[in-house]
Amino acid sequence: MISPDKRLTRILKALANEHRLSLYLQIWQQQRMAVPRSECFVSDLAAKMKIGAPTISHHIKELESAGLITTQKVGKQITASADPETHSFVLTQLGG
Amino acid sequence: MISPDKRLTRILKALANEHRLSLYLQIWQQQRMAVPRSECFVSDLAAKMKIGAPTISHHIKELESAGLITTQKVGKQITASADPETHSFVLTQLGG
DNA sequence: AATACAATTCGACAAGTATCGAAATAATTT
DNA sequence: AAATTATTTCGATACTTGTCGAATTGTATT
Repeated sequence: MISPDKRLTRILKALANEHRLSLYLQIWQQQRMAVPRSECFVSDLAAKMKIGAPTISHHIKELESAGLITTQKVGKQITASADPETHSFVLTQLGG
Repeated sequence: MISPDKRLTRILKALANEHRLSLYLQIWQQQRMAVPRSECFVSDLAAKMKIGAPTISHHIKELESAGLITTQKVGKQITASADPETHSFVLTQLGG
């Protein structure tokens, strides 16, 4: 059992980068307003950014291992979902 | 005018460190539940942490320049207050 | 099976960061 | 004025991190 503060630090570290934050917010927001169950393809998000594929891969893995997102393989691409529990954990800890 | 995403990244970077997060949360929470106007002395917070004074000074400055806190000099010590606008900016941007 | 496409792994490297000790500055107390 | 206490500044150092190019793996299409 990791302490809440340790967990929160881990999550904030994952979000504290322009590109990872952008990836995460797009995943989260799309999921928020999504009509029924629209999958979020990482390659689509990546296409709009100016960083290479290896870097995207690295960033996605960091978001994942911080518990912010989960990924699923769909054909040759991967889709991502934001974990709502982690999201609300952050808001709660920050003193909402 | 800085973009909201840039601003949020800046703030999250400031929070993405165990010690800075601890400092900030103590300042924020103490201010939240404070009865009238209890000042928050940085030296008191620092006393409970196992890092040196120069490092504390550096961290406080980062929280300040990210807009998370403001500081006031009171005698030889400094007190800190959390900026509520910045706090609610974070919650809003993260999709509260 | 051969090609194409998406993603990953593997070094490598530059840039950034957390921390410290020593010295300096600021403000209070004796 | 001397001593004390809180904070800051300055370098230095070890560590972390974002990024890349090249090569690899996985999956689908032809």
